[in-house]
Amino acid sequence: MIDFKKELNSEQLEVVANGDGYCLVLAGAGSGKTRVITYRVACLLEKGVKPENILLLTFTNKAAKEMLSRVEKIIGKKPDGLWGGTFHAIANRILRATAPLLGYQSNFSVLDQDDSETLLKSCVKELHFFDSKRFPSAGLIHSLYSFSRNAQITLTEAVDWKNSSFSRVAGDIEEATNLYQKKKKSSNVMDFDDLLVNWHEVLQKPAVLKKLADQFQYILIDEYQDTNRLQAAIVKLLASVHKNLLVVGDDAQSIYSFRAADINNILEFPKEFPKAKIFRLETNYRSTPNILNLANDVISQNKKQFKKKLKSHLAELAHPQVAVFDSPFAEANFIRQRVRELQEAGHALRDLAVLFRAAFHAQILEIELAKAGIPYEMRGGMRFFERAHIKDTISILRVVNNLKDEIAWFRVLEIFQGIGHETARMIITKARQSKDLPELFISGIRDGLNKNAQKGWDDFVSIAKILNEKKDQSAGDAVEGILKSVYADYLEDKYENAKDRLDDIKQLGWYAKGQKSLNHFLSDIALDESFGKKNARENQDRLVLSTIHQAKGLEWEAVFLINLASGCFPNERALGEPGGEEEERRLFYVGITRAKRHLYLTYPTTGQRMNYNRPSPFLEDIKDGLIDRKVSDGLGGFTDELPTIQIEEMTTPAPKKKKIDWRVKSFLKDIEDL
DNA sequence: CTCAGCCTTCTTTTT
DNA sequence: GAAGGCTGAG
Repeated sequence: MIDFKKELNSEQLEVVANGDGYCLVLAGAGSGKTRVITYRVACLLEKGVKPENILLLTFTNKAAKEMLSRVEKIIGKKPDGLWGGTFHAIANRILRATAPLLGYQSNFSVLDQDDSETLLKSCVKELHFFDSKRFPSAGLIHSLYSFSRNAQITLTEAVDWKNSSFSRVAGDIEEATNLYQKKKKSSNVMDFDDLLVNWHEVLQKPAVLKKLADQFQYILIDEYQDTNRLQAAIVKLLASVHKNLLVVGDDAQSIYSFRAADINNILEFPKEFPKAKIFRLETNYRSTPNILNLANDVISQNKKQFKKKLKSHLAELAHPQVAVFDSPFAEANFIRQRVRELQEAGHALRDLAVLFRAAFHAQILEIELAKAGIPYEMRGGMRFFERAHIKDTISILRVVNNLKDEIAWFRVLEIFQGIGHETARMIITKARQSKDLPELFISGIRDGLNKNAQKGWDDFVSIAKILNEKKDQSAGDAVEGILKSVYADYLEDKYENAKDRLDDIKQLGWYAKGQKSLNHFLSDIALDESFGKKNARENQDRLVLSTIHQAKGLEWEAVFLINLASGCFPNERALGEPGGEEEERRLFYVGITRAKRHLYLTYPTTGQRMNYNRPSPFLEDIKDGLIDRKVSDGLGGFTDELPTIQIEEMTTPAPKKKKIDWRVKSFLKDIEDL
């Protein structure tokens, strides 16, 4: 028996005990949101609800794993059979069984954003739209199209809404996306959006809807403020039979509108479901009153929100600090010093975090930390699966897994000597007509190639043959096959850091070993970025550097919010979006509420661009509050005066060569010129 | 048709 | 830094 009364406060207990029917749980930052969901699940299981009748949808894979392991802890055994995961992961799982109803094969590949853009680009090219000047880039088209599908609006509406300067060519853009749709279907691939769109689509089939809506007696959704219209529509259908839908979220933390998250889902939940019960979790267990007051000041500037007041459970402690520096180096230097001090005061590095608006903001700090020998872990920015060699490896596997996958084919073939776009096109046409790889190998295709291309083709065949044999045994063996193939030689020839790259592939192979099948492995990695961080690594004592987006849901004893300069935060481009300012402010709010005891707000007065010489307007907004509360300033107050901290000469080079962002690079150059 | 060499551009955030 | 575009040689 679980003693719910002992484990939960009265607000939380209310939800766990009475969370049936349509429920909206407004959970402020640090109010025990995860606790409520996991105990609710445990409560259902204890009442005898079967795990397979529970659907738990989360925003990230990490959150899903976390929730499931916490449920396991509470009930004392693995909740086997429980449907827990991200919308995309659950969609993938359902579509593997149902996609044939929509004309796909169940071994469809999943395209990541990069692949999608490549394919879309080829569509725009094919239609010669690039010939006219001022046509949006493939990346922009992709984001507009993606937005329109997730927000359930037309493409034209999306263009008018987000980039009205391209309204004139909206028809052409639409034509390109139509071709894109066609190509994906014939390649038997889905992009991220297709997973959701097709999930919704397949629910239009009465038999499928009945089966799934019957199955999921209880549906729980985490981070509801970050769901989009399409996801809300899917959930509504799924809950239509048992009508047990519990959504948890905090409108103040809605920070994903750029990918069509719609804050109205949560704001209008009571309208959508008039019988819904509304619960509020307003006791904050995370932060000191000072930090919380600051957070409340920030968010009170926003208009579009549920009014709520977070109350801190903790005693008064250190005040948040604001510190100004005359350069990013001084800022980095300060952080290094404070990190050392906090360490000496007994904090583990892993309990401290530095957060920023964009990944490249952290680069100067990275150099500083490397110099000082402070271990850190970088989250956000360059992603594992975007690295060229990882994409190559995965593409080879994708070809082996799904012969129709044109995008992967092009990527693979053009690696090899003597094979360019045209030759590749020819080979792919042939491949798509073949039943399987062996049939392609003996099809006499080699004879049609010139001498140079034959060599490349032979290299490809030598790899593909091995993989094709190994794919049914183990995805791990297949990846290791690549390590021993001519692809390894190719990497050695092409890159100085070939060893690092081979290590990356090794790591991929290590992960692949735990997977059921190649098909499973491929969809898993397309949907889950987090695997790159091994568990072992997470337990190590490292300072965390993270984008604020990636920090959502996490907490640290001390948090540094850096680069709070005008033009950097709020991000200039984001301000151009509708509702951008409020969203950026929510992002600031998320950053602040990650801190438990210590909070440092810092900014430099010089930066990559010369107009970054003012504090963030968000700081200006709360300036009075800061002064009223006697916010101690680390150095010389919250003023525009330059601090007295000295800039250390950067004489010792960083131990490991870091890739430096071009913007940082050009900034460093500017400094040198002075 | 392929490819090397040189040029520009690009990252705000992520499933 | 890397990927894409452009140009001219083979």
